[in-house]
Amino acid sequence: MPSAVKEKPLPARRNSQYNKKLSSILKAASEIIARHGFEGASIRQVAAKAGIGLSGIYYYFKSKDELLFAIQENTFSTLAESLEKRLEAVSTARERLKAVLDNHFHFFLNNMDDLKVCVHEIESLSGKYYKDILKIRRKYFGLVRNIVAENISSPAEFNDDLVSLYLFGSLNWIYMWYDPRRNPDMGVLSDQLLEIFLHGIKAT
Amino acid sequence: MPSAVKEKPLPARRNSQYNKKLSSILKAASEIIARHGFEGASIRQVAAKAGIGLSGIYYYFKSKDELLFAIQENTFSTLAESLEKRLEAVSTARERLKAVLDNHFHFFLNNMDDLKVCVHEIESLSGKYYKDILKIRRKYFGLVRNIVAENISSPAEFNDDLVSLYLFGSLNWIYMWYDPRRNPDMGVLSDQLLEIFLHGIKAT
DNA sequence: CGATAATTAGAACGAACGTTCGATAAACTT
DNA sequence: AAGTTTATCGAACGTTCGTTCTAATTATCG
Repeated sequence: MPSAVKEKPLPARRNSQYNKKLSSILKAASEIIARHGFEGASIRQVAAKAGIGLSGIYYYFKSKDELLFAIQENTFSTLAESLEKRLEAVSTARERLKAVLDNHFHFFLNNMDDLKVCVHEIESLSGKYYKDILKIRRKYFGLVRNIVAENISSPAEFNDDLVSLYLFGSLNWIYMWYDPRRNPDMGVLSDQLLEIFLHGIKAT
Repeated sequence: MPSAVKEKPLPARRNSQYNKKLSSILKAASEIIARHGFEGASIRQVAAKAGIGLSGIYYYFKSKDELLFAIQENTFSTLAESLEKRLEAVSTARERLKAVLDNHFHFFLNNMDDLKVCVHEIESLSGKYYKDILKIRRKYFGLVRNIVAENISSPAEFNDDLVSLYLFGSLNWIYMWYDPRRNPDMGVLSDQLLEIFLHGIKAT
């Protein structure tokens, strides 16, 4: 007879206080990790910024790794979801690629720390955490790659995989230099980069 | 009277053994830091890989920070020097931009760990180390930006600063995905990326 | 109110870190 | 061969880290 372990019913976590605190920890962790890197960030710093005790963190997350995983999963899911919503409103190949760029640029502007952590700390994950995030990334990448493919006029010359990787490079690098006070609006950047990838800087 | 401190004459470091060991430490450090990140890499790991005792590292470098600085300075100086040599052999704007891409791709292929450390661990430096590396990077960036500017046909539409940053994004991202066993030769990538930035994926 | 669960706080753990120090060996100079 | 520099080593220091444990507090609800 299987031991009749009493099933612990998931606590009613509609409790808004719980989710508020959880979100504030995620936000604090993003800031600290974005500034110091994952290995350089300490749970103590995160706890202090979130206004909680050190051990309090472990009530919400079972380890530092899980905390990083939660940031990346949360951020990447939101990014993908946001893109799919944008794609519903457009039809042409160019518009769809434009939606990819707009989505990425605007999401970045509103979630700089989160996106930096996602771009910069992929390899800080390991085991199941790494695999699960990789799966999400792959799905997002495939979505973008198909849209890139629609926009390639000579598939013999340009492979959609590689072109997508070049594009992701340009997109993922912006956290290294973009400063809203010195640089143009994200809309301008999005237009420019789209035009470059479609027609280059030599086109009329 | 100023105290007549005996000037320690720099030891004759033409000694090839010394430089051999120093290089092997730099190489080991690049590998470890590329794999674990700067904060995650330990001096003990570097020492083990270099075949030296833990404290032996401190005979060659005065701190972990200086070790990272040495890697970045060494790598970036070599990269810039290599580019200037390539530029002597070409004349047209297109050829000059091609030289930038060729240089970056081939240097990357032969120094993957070094370049990854340079791209990924800029912000792990601080103080004077950070400023000195920034100066080298700025010089290199300026060189590339001028070459990019030569290739822009409508300066009103495309700003050489931003285009260069997009380009650096594509270049600096390759360490995240390039696998010599699965991907085309660097020469192919260089040709492709040049064509994209000049004429786009929609050109004939 | 009283009981049960949800949440926080404080102290402590062992492990690993960067760095230092003094002793020691090897290499070079005279 | 003696003396001096160059290079290596092992042990140790103080600090910080991620994590755990137990006790205390707060909220929830019959």
